[in-house]
Amino acid sequence: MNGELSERRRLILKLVIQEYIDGSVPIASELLVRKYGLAVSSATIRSELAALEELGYLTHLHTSAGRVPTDAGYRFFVENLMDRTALTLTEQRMIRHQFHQVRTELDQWIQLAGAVLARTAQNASVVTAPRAYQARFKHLELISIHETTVLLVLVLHDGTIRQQTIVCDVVRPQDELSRLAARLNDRWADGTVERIRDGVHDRDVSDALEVHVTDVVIRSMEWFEDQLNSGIHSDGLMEVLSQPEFAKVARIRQIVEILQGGRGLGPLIPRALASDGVQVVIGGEHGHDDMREYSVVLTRYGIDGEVAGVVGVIGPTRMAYPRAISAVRYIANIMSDLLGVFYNGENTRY
Amino acid sequence: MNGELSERRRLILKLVIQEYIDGSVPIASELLVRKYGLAVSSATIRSELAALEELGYLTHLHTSAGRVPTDAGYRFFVENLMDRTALTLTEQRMIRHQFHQVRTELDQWIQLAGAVLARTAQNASVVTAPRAYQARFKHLELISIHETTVLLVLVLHDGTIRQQTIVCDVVRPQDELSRLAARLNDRWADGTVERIRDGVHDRDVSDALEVHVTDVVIRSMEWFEDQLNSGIHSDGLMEVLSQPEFAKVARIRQIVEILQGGRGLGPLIPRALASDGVQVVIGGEHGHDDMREYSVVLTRYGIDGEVAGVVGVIGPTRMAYPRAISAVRYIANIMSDLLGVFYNGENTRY
DNA sequence: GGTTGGCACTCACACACTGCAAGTGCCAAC
DNA sequence: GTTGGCACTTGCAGTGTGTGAGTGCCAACC
Repeated sequence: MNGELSERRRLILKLVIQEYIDGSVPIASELLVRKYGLAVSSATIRSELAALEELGYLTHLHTSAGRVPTDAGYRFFVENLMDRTALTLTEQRMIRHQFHQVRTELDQWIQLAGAVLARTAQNASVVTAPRAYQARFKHLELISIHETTVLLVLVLHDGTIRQQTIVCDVVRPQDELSRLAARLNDRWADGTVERIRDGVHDRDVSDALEVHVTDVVIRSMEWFEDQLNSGIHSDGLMEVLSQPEFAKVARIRQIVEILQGGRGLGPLIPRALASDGVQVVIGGEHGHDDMREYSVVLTRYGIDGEVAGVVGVIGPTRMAYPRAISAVRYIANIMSDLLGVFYNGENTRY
Repeated sequence: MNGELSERRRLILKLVIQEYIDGSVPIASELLVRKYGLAVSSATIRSELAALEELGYLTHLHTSAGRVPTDAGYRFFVENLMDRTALTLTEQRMIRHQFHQVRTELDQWIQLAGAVLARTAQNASVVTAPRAYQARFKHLELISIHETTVLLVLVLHDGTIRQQTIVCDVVRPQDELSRLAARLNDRWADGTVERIRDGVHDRDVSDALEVHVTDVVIRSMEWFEDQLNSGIHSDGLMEVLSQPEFAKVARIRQIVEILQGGRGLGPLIPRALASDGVQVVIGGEHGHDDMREYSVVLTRYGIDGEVAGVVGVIGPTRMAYPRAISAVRYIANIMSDLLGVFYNGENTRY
């Protein structure tokens, strides 16, 4: 995959792709010679370009148009050619600063990660909330809202919070609710759904509210486990629309649909959760027709064996891969660190 | 505002606007005569149209184009001409059914309201979460997550939940945390920010964690009151893009920016919160240049004096006002009912 | 064999031109 | 006040054309 190409061809391919990525205009032989002061004439470049086209790395739309990378070309670029850059220190500092300012709230991390990623990579971003691999009960609280209305707040082991309202048949004073909550917290501490479910059969519960609470908790936890792949937050529609690919209305509709519906994006999440490192899926590699003109750069973040989520960038195949990859990697590290604080209480103190 | 126009002119204006709303094509005199079998000739209609144009209710883009309503025309239509329809019973039943299925979770109501509204009115929708007029403390919980890491869950009177992580300098066992939480819950029950803030000065608190928790709670509640107008959820981008107005890319950008940034939308929320009934703001009436080509139909929902939010529809000025208004009104009623259950424990039981 | 200049060839794109269809505005007649 | 007739305006779709960018090929050269 590597020795196949002569040094010169590798260089030319790299230049073509880099130029195309930042100009979005098909690249001509003439331009390469002029702009990079190559020591050969444009005719030579033309024959090299023709060879690269023969190998499947480039195409052109019509005879008199410059070259454009194919999916295979981008793939080769990502794998073998591109410079592995990082974000500048200034950028890193600015990003860290922003995260520092919202340090305490999980939802805001997610939102911020999406916003920063979109701005940094100039494309749309995708973020899923960190999820434990398995729902584990942490805490529940029953709060009397108004006479027979009770608010159930369920905290899971990974910090997920779910709220539900329950309407009782009789008025329950707050201290009765608190006692029930304390009993259940004690009984279910760190329990999985299975354990809680099994516990129901082992004892004979007569209190209607307790039965109902148990039911709601079990259903919430089951629902949680079902939803592991969903809940994709996306941001940066405006940023991705600034890419020249979206000069046509049909194209805009397409990306909006992908981002909102999550169609075509869904299958990538479990894959990213299951792999290490940054995943890059380019155009046709999706095997999904709607995604043929889009690339996705995704990676997992979180704490091994405990909790994980996914952050990524989506945009046209003509994407600034080096930058997208470093941005995604950097944000994923930040998110992992933040979760580390949450889980293990490292670093920061008040 | 009403007696100014002859019966015939009112009819013609109404027909023009209705036709234009559902066809989005400028309306010709000929068409009106043919389609509605009017008893006069097209020349007569033409002179009436010219008169309506003179009065400022219609325009045309060039000599040989049909008539198009002006903002004033739409305004007159909404105020005096349109049929006050309601959603069909079938639609109402379907919508109620959907809400019934997610009855227990607040976030889902909001999301569903947005989705339903967008689909029903074929435009973008705007929903804000229900907020109490003033933040009132309801309950807080301190949960030991891991050694020195503590999760603070704050429940406000209107059901809003905020979570924050706190890192202590020393390890705090759960039962110590629970005792502290119980003490604070007792002390702050139903308190406003002012009361909590004043309480701080009245006593001498030495425990570092207690100081920190107090600080976080106060800041959260202040932040909450600051944020009353923000937190605008929007949905239905896809629906609004299906309107023919968005055949041009520039126009799409505009609506995306309005929906995401909330620019131009912000000022409307407090206005809607402060008024009764459905508010309709048409095009230039916004007094905001970016909004000159958009109309917004908004209304408050909630419980008087307790808690309120806003639901609405936004789309091009050529909007199906009767339908948008009835959809908004219907959804607002449903949301109010749901909140009623939450606050007063009416209706439903398990 | 690789490299080069020269040149014919191919398209996309911008531009102007044209004819057509849709509608209006006006007017004289009723 | 209403009507038919007619001139006039304008958008729009279709067509033709010139231009510029860039390739592919080839014969000559090193």
